[in-house]
Amino acid sequence: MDPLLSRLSYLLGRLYMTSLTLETEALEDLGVDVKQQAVLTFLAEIGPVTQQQLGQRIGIDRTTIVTLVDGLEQHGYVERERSPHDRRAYQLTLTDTGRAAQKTGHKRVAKAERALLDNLTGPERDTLKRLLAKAVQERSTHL
Amino acid sequence: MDPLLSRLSYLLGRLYMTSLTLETEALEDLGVDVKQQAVLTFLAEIGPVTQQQLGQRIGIDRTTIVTLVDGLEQHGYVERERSPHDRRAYQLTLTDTGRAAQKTGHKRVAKAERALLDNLTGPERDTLKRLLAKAVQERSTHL
DNA sequence: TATTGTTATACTCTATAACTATA
DNA sequence: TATAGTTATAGAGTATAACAATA
Repeated sequence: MDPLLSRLSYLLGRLYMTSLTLETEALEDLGVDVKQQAVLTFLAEIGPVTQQQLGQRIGIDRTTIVTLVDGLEQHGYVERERSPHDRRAYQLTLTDTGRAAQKTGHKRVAKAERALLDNLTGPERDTLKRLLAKAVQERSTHL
Repeated sequence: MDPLLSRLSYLLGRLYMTSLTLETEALEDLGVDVKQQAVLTFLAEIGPVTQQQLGQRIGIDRTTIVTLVDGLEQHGYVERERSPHDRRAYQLTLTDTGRAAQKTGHKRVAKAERALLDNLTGPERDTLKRLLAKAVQERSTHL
């Protein structure tokens, strides 16, 4: 019936926008937005990095990283320390509070993801996620 | 390895942004953007509507519809006619040129979609699209 | 009084340019 | 000279407010 629902980009867009809304709400009282939660997760799993390295890895401009990290620092989730190798660069490290916030946030995001796909069965959710990952991952190796 | 690739919203966002880029490029020489192509398709399949009805159906603000339709009108794809029922409203109708452009655009978009998912097999593409549609459609019936 | 289309304004998000301190 | 972080500015995209014509 609705011609839009047969359009891949429309479907992706709708679901993406809804996921942003749900995740933003889920993270609200932690004082972080979706990108900031991604940064916390990145630091928790990969370890300390400079702002520049961080931006390159998660695809955010270095000028945008600044205010993003400002917020995390104000909440005491992250500390800026001068890199021992290069005094121009900041080494970003997760505090204990930041690590706890990351874990809580991670659970909240997982819950929001389930809510987003609450009309799919468990196996369907896994399939969807697997296919999305495959489409994105192989594409990035092409570059 | 990359923690971002396990995040649903990240996968959706990456694929969505790429789809917008590919489709925008594919439609470029027709003089329409992705939203304008959606409007042409809507008019081709549903028939004449007012700007207000159009905006409500495809989720675009009525103030944004104006410039969008301006572009379509300048290309001669769409005509604004006063509604016989309500002289405040414009009835949007597709011209012959507009109908031709819609068909060409539709093929281009389909090609862009295949390119976006060129690393998935045919059945995988169908499955992905079906699951996305299910997730979006059932969600919208919940509202 | 409410609604359609329109315009102007404001607001958000992001990209660009320029500055500083280091290298 | 080039780079990390920062700041200020400009741009795209979108939402809000107000207006004229009509209901």
